[in-house]
Amino acid sequence: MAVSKADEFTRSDTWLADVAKALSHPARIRILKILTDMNVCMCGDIVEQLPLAQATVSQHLKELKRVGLIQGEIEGPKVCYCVNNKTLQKAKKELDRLFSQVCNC
Amino acid sequence: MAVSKADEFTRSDTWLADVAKALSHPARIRILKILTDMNVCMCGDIVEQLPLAQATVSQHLKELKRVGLIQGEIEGPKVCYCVNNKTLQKAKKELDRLFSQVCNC
DNA sequence: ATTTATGATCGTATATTTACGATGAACGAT
DNA sequence: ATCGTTCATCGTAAATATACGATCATAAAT
Repeated sequence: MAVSKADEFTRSDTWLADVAKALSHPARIRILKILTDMNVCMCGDIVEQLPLAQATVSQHLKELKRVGLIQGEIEGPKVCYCVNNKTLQKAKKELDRLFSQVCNC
Repeated sequence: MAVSKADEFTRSDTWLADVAKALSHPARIRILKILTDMNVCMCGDIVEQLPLAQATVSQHLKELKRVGLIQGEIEGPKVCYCVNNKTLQKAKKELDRLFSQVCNC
């Protein structure tokens, strides 16, 4: 962001912008879909399905976790990731609210 | 983005990510709301309502224009901005589709 | 205890984003 | 023709984002 003035905006707008940022890379959109489609959801499974290195996928997972769209649970040496319905629902609700304000939808 | 591999994702995911990127700053969310609320929609009006310099607001407007969420029409020395309902509708539709895939909403 | 598998983190290079002052371009008014 | 208004663009600084190889940490298995 660089010298961000994000603080001078409302909490609501900042949160929505933050969620949008988490969705602002195709890899992260794919990851959400992959986590939904698969029963098992280890990082390695995701890496296999993306044209990205493990370290990069891990970074994208971290970004999705940051805003709470997904969560990871440690299971031995593995980490089982899954989407966080609660946050996704809130995100959908807030996005709906935004669009109802700015769009004749 | 840096050494982006965005090309290796689907057009649909890339477009949605791009829209999300346009929404990923609170100033741009505010701008969409301001454009909806006001009848007149000159750049200067927006600058007045944001804690940002004119050059910065102009940059944010450019980003929103890039993905087609808004459009600007030159009226003499002024530029009249307004939201683009067509693109907003498409964005809402695609976001709804994403959430219906990844969330129990 | 060593090895293996898994995934996070570190370090790093490059690109992009954000922000602003300064300048430029276009138009209306004088 | 000059001036004022409006807004885009340029130049630039600093912060973030993206990507990857290498390494570290953890836990199961041998």
